[in-house]
Amino acid sequence: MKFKIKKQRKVPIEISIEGRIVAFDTETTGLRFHHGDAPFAFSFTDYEGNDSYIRGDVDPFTRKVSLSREDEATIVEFLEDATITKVMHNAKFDIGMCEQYFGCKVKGKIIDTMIFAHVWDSSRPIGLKPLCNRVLNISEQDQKDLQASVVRARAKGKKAGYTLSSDVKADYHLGDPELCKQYAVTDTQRTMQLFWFFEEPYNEGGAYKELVDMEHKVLMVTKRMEDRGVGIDWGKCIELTEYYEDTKSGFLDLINVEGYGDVNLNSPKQLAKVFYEDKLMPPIYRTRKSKDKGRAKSLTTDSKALQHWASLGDTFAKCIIAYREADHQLKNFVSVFMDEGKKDKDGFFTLHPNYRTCGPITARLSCTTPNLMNISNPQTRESGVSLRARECFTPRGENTVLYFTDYSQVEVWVSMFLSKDEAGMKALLDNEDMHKNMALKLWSHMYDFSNPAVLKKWRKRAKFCLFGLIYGAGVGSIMDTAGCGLDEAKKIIRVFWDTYPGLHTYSKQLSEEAEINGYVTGPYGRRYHVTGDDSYKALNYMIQGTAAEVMKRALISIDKALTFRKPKKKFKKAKLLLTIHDETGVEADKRDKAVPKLIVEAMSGEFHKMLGMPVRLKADVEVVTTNWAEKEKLDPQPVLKDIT
DNA sequence: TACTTTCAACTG
DNA sequence: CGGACAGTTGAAAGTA
Repeated sequence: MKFKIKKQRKVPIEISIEGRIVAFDTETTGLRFHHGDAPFAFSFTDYEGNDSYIRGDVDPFTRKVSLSREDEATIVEFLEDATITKVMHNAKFDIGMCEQYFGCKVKGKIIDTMIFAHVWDSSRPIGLKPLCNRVLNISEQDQKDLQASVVRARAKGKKAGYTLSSDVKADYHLGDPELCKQYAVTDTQRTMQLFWFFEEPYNEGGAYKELVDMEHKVLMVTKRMEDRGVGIDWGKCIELTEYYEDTKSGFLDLINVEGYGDVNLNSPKQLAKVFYEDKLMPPIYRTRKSKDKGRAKSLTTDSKALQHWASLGDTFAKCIIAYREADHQLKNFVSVFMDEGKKDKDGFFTLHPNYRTCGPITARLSCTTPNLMNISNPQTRESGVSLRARECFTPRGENTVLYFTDYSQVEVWVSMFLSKDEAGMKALLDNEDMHKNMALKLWSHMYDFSNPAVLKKWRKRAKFCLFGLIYGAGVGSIMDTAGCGLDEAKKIIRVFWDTYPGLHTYSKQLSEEAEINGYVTGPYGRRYHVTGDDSYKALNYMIQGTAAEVMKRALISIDKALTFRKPKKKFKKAKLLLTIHDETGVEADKRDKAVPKLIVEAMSGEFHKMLGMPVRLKADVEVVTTNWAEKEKLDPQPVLKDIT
């Protein structure tokens, strides 16, 4: 082994009791380790600051990596040494790369400095270079030097017929080897220095340590979900591809007939010209979000505007809506599934998404390649039966089902109990339909609510208004969601705050607190940083963030319950597969009847105690036997003993 | 050419 | 002064 520690640094660190602590990083030929990209350089920095570096060769035509047998053995020995604590920045990436390439299992304690940084302050950049530049004042020059050299090498390589990536960062193997080494080793130096930087607050214990530890558990839970992947029905993907291609070409023909064959339907600019300049439609503006605050309001050609024009009899608008819908399902979902998926060890076509645990500032999870969290959900829509992407998701195996379990109104429960709003808490505990009641209060004198369809529509608007107010909406957006004028919107806001005065007071308190401190602190001790003029966001951060804390702990708990449980021999082990903010997905043998209850037990947990609730959070189970679009309520639902 | 911004789509 | 929150992705258009 090349790693030596000359003398132990004063180590009051609780993280490593024995063995060594080594920062580790890889340079790779790309980001997609499921699809052939591989690590070609490996750097190490030990706790004393001693560096090591190993580099293999990359064939510039095939992009295949080759390592000497000794080097490979050294690296695998390091990775599999359970006594070595491995410190990484974005650990899931490097572990995934190595496990895929070497076919080994990384052992030993994993420490991710990205987690330390994100828990410290989720509102600031946590990429290794900018982070170290900020907190450790380390220059980013090494990366600039390497990148400049890579750009030059790429220009030459293009002529030579090399296989290039569209991303300069994925072609680091082409750059000057000395610069690459310098860069790689500096990265593990950075990582180790970050570790030194954060170990003090960590060792002080308290909420920071608890959160960092919890996040490391979530990291490994998400890694296991990613490794398992979710099953995709290839035949269904083919079917939907044909379906959407047909839809697209059908509407393109119609558009040709209408005389707009030359317009690029993906270009908002060209569409704006057609509708506002040629057809002289009255202006419809984009709803401005706070991000766009400084910008001038702009004309929109989004589906809502098109819908309006379609309702006035505009055929072109009607066609664009249908075309875009089909195009979106194809481009963003179906074809992504086909490109990203691969056969798993049992021969099932499977998607392996990438969960980010250090993404959203509210400390929710996010998801990429593909983003499982924004796949169309026809069940929540009034129309839109053609949004069929979920049909591609399917249980793997004959006796297999998927359980989707979602919290019932977590954000509302969290809002009312964090704010201690008397009316809200009572309504929830009495199991009242608060959105319906609000709809009656606001609009029953205007509409016939004995008609269920009418009631449903306005109940939904009331619900949207409540969420709007939690998110900090102003009169303008309330006008949009309620579809009313200024005075009516003002009245709605007044009625809401009169109904939930505790929530209103709480929101104002949080905003003040945010303005004074620059952050607010959630019940699990996490700080949500709120900058200057954005103090109205504090309430939302608190609620969204607290719901996320609950879900992360629930995921750990489900994973643990399923991992350590021994099902009967004929059943394969139930496994946690995915999560979508307030929802979890588990794959299990349908004959294994105990699974739903385990999930619900884990999700209901004892979170209510932390949130000041007298009863547990409620979660409902749905079951999928065919595909995700055909979820059905599980009957009967598991029953839990109430704990107080 | 390569990188960034804008817009539109979808989710909770 | 008054703001709908948090995301990911792809295509077009703008900029260096």
